[in-house]
Amino acid sequence: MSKNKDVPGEEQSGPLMADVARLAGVAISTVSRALANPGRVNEKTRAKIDAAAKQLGYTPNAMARGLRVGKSNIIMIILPGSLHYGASQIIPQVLQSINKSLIQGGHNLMIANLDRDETSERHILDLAFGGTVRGAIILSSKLPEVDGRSLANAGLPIVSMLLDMSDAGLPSVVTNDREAVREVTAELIRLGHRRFLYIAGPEGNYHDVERYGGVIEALDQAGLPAEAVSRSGGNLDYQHGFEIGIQAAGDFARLTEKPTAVIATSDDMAISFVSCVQRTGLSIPSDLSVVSFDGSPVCEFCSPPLSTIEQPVEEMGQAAVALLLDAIGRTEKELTTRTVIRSKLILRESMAAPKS
Amino acid sequence: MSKNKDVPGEEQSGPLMADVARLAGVAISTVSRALANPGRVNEKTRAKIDAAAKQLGYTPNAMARGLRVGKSNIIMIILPGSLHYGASQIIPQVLQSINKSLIQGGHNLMIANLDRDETSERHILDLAFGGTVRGAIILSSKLPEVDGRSLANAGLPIVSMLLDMSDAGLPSVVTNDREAVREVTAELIRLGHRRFLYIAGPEGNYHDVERYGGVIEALDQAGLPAEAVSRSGGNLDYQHGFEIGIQAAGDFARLTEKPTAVIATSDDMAISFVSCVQRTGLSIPSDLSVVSFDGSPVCEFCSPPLSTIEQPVEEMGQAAVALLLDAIGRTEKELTTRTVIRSKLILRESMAAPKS
DNA sequence: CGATTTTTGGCAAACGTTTGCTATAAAGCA
DNA sequence: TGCTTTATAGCAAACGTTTGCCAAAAATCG
Repeated sequence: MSKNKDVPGEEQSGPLMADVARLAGVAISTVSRALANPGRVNEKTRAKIDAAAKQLGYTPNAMARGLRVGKSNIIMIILPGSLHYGASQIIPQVLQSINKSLIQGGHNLMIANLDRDETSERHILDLAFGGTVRGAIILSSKLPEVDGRSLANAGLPIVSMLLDMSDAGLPSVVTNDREAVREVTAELIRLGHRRFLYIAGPEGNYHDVERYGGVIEALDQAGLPAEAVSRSGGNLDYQHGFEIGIQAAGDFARLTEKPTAVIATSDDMAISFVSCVQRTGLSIPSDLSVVSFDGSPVCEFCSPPLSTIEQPVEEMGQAAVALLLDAIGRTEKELTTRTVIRSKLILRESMAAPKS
Repeated sequence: MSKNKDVPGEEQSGPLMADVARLAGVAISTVSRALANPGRVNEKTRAKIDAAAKQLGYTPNAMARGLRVGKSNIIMIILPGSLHYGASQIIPQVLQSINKSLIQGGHNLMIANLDRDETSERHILDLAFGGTVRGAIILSSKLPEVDGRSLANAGLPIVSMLLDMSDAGLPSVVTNDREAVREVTAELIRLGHRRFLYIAGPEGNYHDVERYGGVIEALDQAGLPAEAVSRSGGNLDYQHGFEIGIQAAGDFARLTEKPTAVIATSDDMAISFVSCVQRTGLSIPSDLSVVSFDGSPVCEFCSPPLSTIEQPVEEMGQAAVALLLDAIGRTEKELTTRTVIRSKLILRESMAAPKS
């Protein structure tokens, strides 16, 4: 009850609501209402209580409150594997943006990294079913699920980000991958390019499907055949962008009919690809145009500066949080929406008309 | 008590320990002991209880447990400002490493980003004093403190990482900044360099003091005067590495006696510096050697590939978690330690002997 | 076979809040 | 003034665990 227990070795437990109540000369329940409810308590009493709380340095115990009201204010973010990529800041930016938005609404962000192992999944499910978290933002296409329990049945609001999972019933915030790639491909065609190399992420992945689809659509619209584009990559995850780019450089070297433009699905791929290809004596953009996806700041300082499609990560994070908080607020079944935020092409020297 | 409340609109609350007990035909307390304590309950009963729990998909409520035992299993990480830098993956790597280590010990990671504003600080203090978190890892030199409450008095174990705060009584995990820079400077001197440009982070910052100190020590040991090195930067945070590098390129252009080697205190700085300086016609490393700090993967793909001092982030994270968990385990006052993990110089083409 | 020790299971009291309900005080009205 | 209505404060029961303590049962021993 009192600030310091009698037992000297005890854990420091801090002042309790009871202490505040005693100091202010009111009942505990009044303190509770004064600190939370708006108009439920007389202004004078409230002032007295506020003063007492401040004097004692009182901080309400989050777990006790959480237990009582049956909710926490913690949101977890489920990430696909690694947090760190080659040079991309996508994930950190997402975290930053989400955390910022969450804190404004009085929520907290917990990281629940989704490695491929069962331990991790079980961990995430414990968080969900154990009432630790109130909602989830997921950046992976795979919902954790292990022996009977699935995140889908945890009764938690979930929103997907970066990947469109509205088919699976999750409200999703994505960028216009397909359209953006279509447009940049069209631009390359307009510049005179007729043969392309597409550097893929993991095959079948949402981003890959969309972005490659964008390329094909652009070719189609220009009356070019689908064979105008060669594919490289497809077996590694986006986290291994540098390796993918290196492999792609190898693939490029082996092609008999050389493409004059390269569309990489991540900046990391483009960076290592360019590095390798320049070493073989090729010059960019005169021999080869390059454009990639993500909008990593470092692209500006590459030689030559790389054109890139910037993902609106900040806005996507905000939107995801807004959606989630909204779903938490309402009691009805959340309606599955799909929010698209347009990405932005940043044109730099790596794109030019082909030589001949 | 039962899986679904009678009231239809109620929150889904999941099976309770009481449900498991009923199904297994034992008392609640026995279930609790069966699931947690090792040898306190008969093997046969335990099996029965485990089966019942599995059948119901029971997950213990973390807040109830936390309230009862007076501890949470959440660790917060306090970051200095932005999560995303230019191309550096230091912070993401730290997060990843810490999260991984924590999960192994059954803990969770919560992000508590330390912006410079009071809201953020109050938030962090609420987390600490409200019993939400059990410990903290801090990557900032500034302990949150606002109207009376200070993180230092929260009774929480705290360990500092990257920055040495053992003076302030915090166990710290750092790398050998000073020594590493001293050695690389010595190497540059050995190569024949006699005039240097040092690109600084925020002045007075631990890293800056240490790294600059390393340069001076090396000069001293070689019998060179401290004037052999010019300083650039000092007013911006490490997050703005690219800008610092650009400014440094401007400073460099204005120097009458040109240095032949540049020591940048982050890869970001080196990258933008190199980019700018190359545009003025200078060639690296023949005109100018460059080395920087961090070990960003992207350095390998710069032209020329950049030498960099790799921070052992993974190990530092592990060490920090080990220290923290240790402090949580013991009841005695934590002893302030300083753990140094050696960084590793990665030599690449950006360093060579000066021309003349 | 009775007495003593050890194992095992159950009761009930915490943990620190919130909140439904009730009691009191204040205010409005005739 | 006496009655009804409204604002305000307090009591006590939750929330779902863990755990000290005691009782019953089982095992050990003389």
